[in-house]
Amino acid sequence: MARPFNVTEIEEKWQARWADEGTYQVDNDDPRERFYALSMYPYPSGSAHQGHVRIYTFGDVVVRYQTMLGKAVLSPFGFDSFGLPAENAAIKAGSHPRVFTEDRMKELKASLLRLGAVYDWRREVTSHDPKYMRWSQAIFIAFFNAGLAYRAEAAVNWCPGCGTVLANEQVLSDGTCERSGDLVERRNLEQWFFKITDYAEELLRNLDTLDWPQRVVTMQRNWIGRSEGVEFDLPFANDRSKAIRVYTTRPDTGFGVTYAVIAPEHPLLEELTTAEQRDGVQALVERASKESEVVRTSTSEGGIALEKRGAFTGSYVINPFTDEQVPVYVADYVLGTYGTGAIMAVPGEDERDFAFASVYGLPVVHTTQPPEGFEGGAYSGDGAHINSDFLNGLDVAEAKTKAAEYLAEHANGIWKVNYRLRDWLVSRQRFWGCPIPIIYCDVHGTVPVPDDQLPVLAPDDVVMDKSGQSPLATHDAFRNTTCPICGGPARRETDTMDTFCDSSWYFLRYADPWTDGKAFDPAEAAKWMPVDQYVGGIEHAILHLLYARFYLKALDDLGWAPGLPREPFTRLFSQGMIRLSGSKMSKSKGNLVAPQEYYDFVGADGLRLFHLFAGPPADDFDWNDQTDEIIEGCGRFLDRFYRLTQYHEVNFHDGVDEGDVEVRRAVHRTILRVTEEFEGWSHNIAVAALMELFNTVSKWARSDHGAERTTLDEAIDAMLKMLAPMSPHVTAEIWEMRYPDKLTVHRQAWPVADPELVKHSTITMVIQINGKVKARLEVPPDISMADAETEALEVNAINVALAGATPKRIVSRPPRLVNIIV
RNA sequence: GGGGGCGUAGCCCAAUUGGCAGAGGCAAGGCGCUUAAACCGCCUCAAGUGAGGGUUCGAGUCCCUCCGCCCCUACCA
Repeated sequence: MARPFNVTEIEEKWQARWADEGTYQVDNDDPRERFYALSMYPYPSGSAHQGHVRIYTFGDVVVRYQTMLGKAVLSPFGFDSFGLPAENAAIKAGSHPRVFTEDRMKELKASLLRLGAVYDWRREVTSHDPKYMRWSQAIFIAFFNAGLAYRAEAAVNWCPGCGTVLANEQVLSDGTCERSGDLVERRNLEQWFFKITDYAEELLRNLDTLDWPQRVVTMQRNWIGRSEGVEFDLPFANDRSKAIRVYTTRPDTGFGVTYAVIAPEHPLLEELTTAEQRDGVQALVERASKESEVVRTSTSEGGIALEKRGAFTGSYVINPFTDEQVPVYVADYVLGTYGTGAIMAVPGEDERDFAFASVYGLPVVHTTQPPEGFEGGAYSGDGAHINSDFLNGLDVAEAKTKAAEYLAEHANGIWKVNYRLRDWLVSRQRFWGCPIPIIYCDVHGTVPVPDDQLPVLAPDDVVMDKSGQSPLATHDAFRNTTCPICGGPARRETDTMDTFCDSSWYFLRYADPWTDGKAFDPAEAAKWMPVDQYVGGIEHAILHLLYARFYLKALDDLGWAPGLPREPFTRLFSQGMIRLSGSKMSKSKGNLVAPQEYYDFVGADGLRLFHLFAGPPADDFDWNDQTDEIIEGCGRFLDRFYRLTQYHEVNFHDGVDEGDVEVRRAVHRTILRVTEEFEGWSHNIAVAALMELFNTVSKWARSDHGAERTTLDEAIDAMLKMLAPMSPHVTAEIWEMRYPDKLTVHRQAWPVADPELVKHSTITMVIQINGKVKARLEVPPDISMADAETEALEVNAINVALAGATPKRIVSRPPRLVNIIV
C-alpha cells in the first residue's frame, strides 16, 4: 500500500517514546483515581499470532481509554512461563526448557511491542523467575500448614502421552487428554491436592456479584454443581445393624426404589458380594479400576454396553419406605468419589436407573404421576405423587420435605448439600514447573521446606524423558536431602505444581512486584485490587478463573490479604476466538496467521483497527480470503483521515453557518456514541461511528462552500482523541504535528459531549396508514401526542391516501411515528 | 441427552431494545484524475431479515414449531 505517511517510522518513533518516557508506568502512590486493567498473561509460545493481537489490542484500548478518562491505570505484563510444551520441545531439541522458554518470551515480547501496546514493564512477572517461585512455594506451604494442601492416594487421570497426571479439567469429554489427545488412563497414586471444595459455597454464591459474561458465570456454576439432597441408610436385609449410606436429591421417590447400586470401589462391596456372584463382581471391578472417570460415566455411543457395566452382588437391602428387600448391584457408573458412593435406584423417575433396570429386568414403579401422553420410561418432572402411601397427592417439593422428615426418623436421614466440584489435584510429574517445596523424613513425615531455603530450584543437569516419573525423581543430588527438623536423611518431593498455581496469584504480584519479604504487601495490593477489567479468552472460563478466585479467598483466610477483596476480578471480558475457515486457530493445528506481514502491510494501527472493527469483540471471527481486504480498508481509513488532517484539500470560510452547526452536532453525537460503545464493548460500532463522522466532516470540509476553521479543528481533535486508544501511533503523530507544544494526544482528556449539541432540533416522524409508511414529517422532538396526530392528518399525502375514509384508530408514538388505522 | 448462542445485501456487520430494514466496511459496477495503470475522489448497485405459524395498529426484535451452523456440558444420584 502506498501510504501518505511512513508507517514504520512513526510506529518506531512513538513506541520508543512510550518506552523511554515510561508513559504508562504508574506508581502505587499515584494520586489519581485508580484503574486496574489486566490482560491474561500469555504462555510464551513464540511469535505472536492474531489471537494475541486481538486480546492485547482490546486490553490496550482499555488502558489508553481509562488513562484519558483521568485515571492512574495499572497495566502490567508478564509470562505464564512454566508448562509442558516447553519441556516437550526441549526434549526434542535436546536443550533446556528455560533456554527454550526465554527465547520464546523474547520473541513474543518483540512481536507484541510492535503492536504498540503499552505496559509498565517494571512490574513484569514470569512464573519461572526464582523470585516469583519463592512465593508460589511459600503459598503452597501456607496452604499445607493450614490443611488446605494435603496428600492423598487417589485414582487419578494419567496421560500416557504427557507422562503425567492431569486435573479433571484437563480431560476432555471423550476421555482424552486436552493436550496430547491420548486416551487418559486411571491410576492410583499419591498426589497433592488443594482443598478448593472448602470454598465451593462461596465460589458459587459470589458469582452473582460479578460483572462477567453470563455464559462464563453459568459454566462456573455448572462446574461447581451444587445439589441439595438427603443422605440416609439402606439397612442390610440380613443384618439390620449394618447399612449402605446413600445420597439422593429425590427423597420423595423413595417408594419407587426397586434396587440399590454401589460403586466398584465402595468399601462395603466385598462384604456384600456373595460367593456365587464373586466372579462377575470381580471382573467388573477390575475393568472399572482401569477406566478413567470420563469413560466410566459415558453412555454415548462407543461406550461400553450397559449389559457389561453392572453386576448383582447377591445381597439385599431394605427400602425404609416400604420395608421391602431390594437387590444391591454394583455398577461402574456410580462413582466412589461423589456423594456416598452408593445410590438408591428409582427407575420410575430416573432415566439412568430406568435404562439399567430395563437391561437387568428390575421392576419399575412410578411415584410421580406423569402428564397425559407421556411416553418416556422415566418421568423426572413435577406432578402429584402416586404409589407412595403418605406422600400420595403431594407435588415434588412438598413430598421431598415430608420424605426427608420420614428418613430423618427412620433411616438416619439428614439434609446434605453436595458439590460436583472436586479438590484440585496440583501434582505434576514433570520438570518444567514450580517444585513442590516438601521434604519427606522417615521420622518426621511430611515437612515443608523452611522459609529461608526457598525457593526450591530444580537442578539444570536433569535427564528428561517420558518414563512417567518426574525427571527430578531420578536426580539423586536433588532428591536426597536432610530433614529440616532432625537433620537426618530425607527425600524431596519431586513433583512440580500445576501451572495454574502460578497464574492464580500473578495479578497480586503485579500490584506490588518490588516487595522482597512477602509475596505481596497487602496494603500495596489493596491500592489496585480488585482488577477493574480483566480481558482474556473464553478457554479460561472455568479453570484459571476458578482457581484464582479460590487463591484469593484462601490467602485472605490465612491472613495474607487483609484489606483485599475476596473476588479478584470485578469485570471480565472474554473476547471471541479467531478461526481460520471455520476451525479454531491454534499453534497445534498449525493454522496461525502471523501478524508480522500485517504490521508491514497496514501497520500496527491498521491491524489494531481491524481487530476492533471486524465484528463484535465477544464474537468469534472467521479469518478467510476476504479478511485481507477488510484489513486493507482499515489502513485506507487511517490514510484518508491523515490526509484530511493536513488540510491540503480543505476550503475554509469565515464565520459559523448552518453547515458548521450540523457538523458540530455530528461531532458531539459521535462522542456520545463512541463513549457508550467503548463502555459496552462494541468497538466495532465505535469504529463505524468514527468512519461515519469522518465521511460527514470530510465531505463538508472539501465542499466548495468549505469549512469554518475552529469547527473543523474541533472535529479533527475530537476524532484524534477518540481514535487515539485504537490507533495510537498515527494519532499521536498527527496530534504532535498540530500541537507541538501540548501534551500528547494520549495525555489529553477524553472528549465530553455537549448535551445541547447532542439534542436533535427536529426528528423525522413517520406517518403510516395501516402500518405502511405514507409520509414523513420533520417535527420537534418534544411534540405532543395531540399535535403529532393533528399534524399527521394535515399532511396532504395522507389526505390523498385516506381518500375521505375516517380513521378507526390512531396509534401515536411521538416523535417517532403516527399510525392511522382505517 | 442437557444448557447457551447465532442465522439481516455477494461478504463482514448495524438497526434507538416492539416503530422508516442500513450506520460503517469489503467486493462489484460507473464516472472523474492519469499518456496509461495503481493510488485517490465522487456516484451507483443490492437483502425484506434461515422456513412456517402466532401475538400486535406495527415483529429482524416477543412466543411456538422446524431447518442449518457453532460453543459449552455430559450418567454427579
